[in-house]
Amino acid sequence: MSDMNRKSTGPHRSTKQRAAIKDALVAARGFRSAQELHDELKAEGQRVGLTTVYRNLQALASAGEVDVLRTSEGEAIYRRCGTGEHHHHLVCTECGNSVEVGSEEIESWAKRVAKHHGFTPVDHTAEVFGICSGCSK
Amino acid sequence: MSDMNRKSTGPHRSTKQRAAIKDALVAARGFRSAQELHDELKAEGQRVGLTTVYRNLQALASAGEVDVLRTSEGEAIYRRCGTGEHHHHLVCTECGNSVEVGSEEIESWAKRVAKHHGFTPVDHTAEVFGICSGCSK
DNA sequence: ACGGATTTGACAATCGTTTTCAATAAGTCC
DNA sequence: GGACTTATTGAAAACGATTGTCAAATCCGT
Ligand SMILES: [Zn+2]
Ligand SMILES: [Zn+2]
Ligand SMILES: [Zn+2]
Ligand SMILES: [Zn+2]
Repeated sequence: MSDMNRKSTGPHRSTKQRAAIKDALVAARGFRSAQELHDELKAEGQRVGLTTVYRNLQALASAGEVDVLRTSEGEAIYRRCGTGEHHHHLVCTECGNSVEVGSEEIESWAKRVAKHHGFTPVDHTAEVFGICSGCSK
Repeated sequence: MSDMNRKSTGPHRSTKQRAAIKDALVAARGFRSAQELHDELKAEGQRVGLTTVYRNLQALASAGEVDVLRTSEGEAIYRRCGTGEHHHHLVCTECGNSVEVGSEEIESWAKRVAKHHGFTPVDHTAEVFGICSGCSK
């Protein structure tokens, strides 16, 4: 009952819904919006409320278990990545499939640019969007 | 050549509202959301409808006269940049001030990453967020 | 199984943005 | 200038994604 936790005050109980959401994200193997994930769960016979999908994706994201991006329309898309380490993505705009790309080149570029202009670096984005070989044929 | 095409679909009449919006963006010297710009116009005594601000920012953006980014919350922010050529940004998350950073390094990285995985490159994002020297005091 | 705290989910509310459509005003012709 | 045509404006309604509400369901330690 003490809260000597760190920044990530993760969930305390394990529920079927949370497991289903995690599984669906893993099976997706790419970026999905909350609504897409909800649709896929429904199609799969799982009954999980849309609100619950949003809440859990949120929790997973702030726990660092999933990555979040924004589409050019501003919609949040989530992905369960293979590594918890910082990385960037190559994303297919057609099917959401993506590749994780670590890049020391980008990291040093971001730091260099910030310092060169007297900024304290906080964050950076660097994602490549394209059409994957499967979708382009 | 592609720049000529973009401008052909531009607005046909010049209005006080459009001029006021452009001026406000220039004066801002950084990224602003549609609502922030609307507030600044109002504070300045200009009466421009919020809808008109949205519409003109949209038009300016698709004409290539302003750049658009998304905040981590998904809100669209706009900036009148000094150049029409492709570039990226270093943005202060406190005040919106930003620096344009051209980077052949990023361009080649994006192309290389896409090709290496069989993707047809479509677009890419690469922005650095931080606190500018003025805001970090 | 009991009981209390956590989690769920249907619904309402919110937020940024777009659409609608009647009123306004820019550009043109006289 | 004045009449005319039509792009543009703007208040309000509609919209889609996301968040808040809160009673009911569920998990879990005892
Ligand atoms: Zn694809
Ligand atoms: Zn990085
Ligand atoms: Zn600043
Ligand atoms: Zn670039």
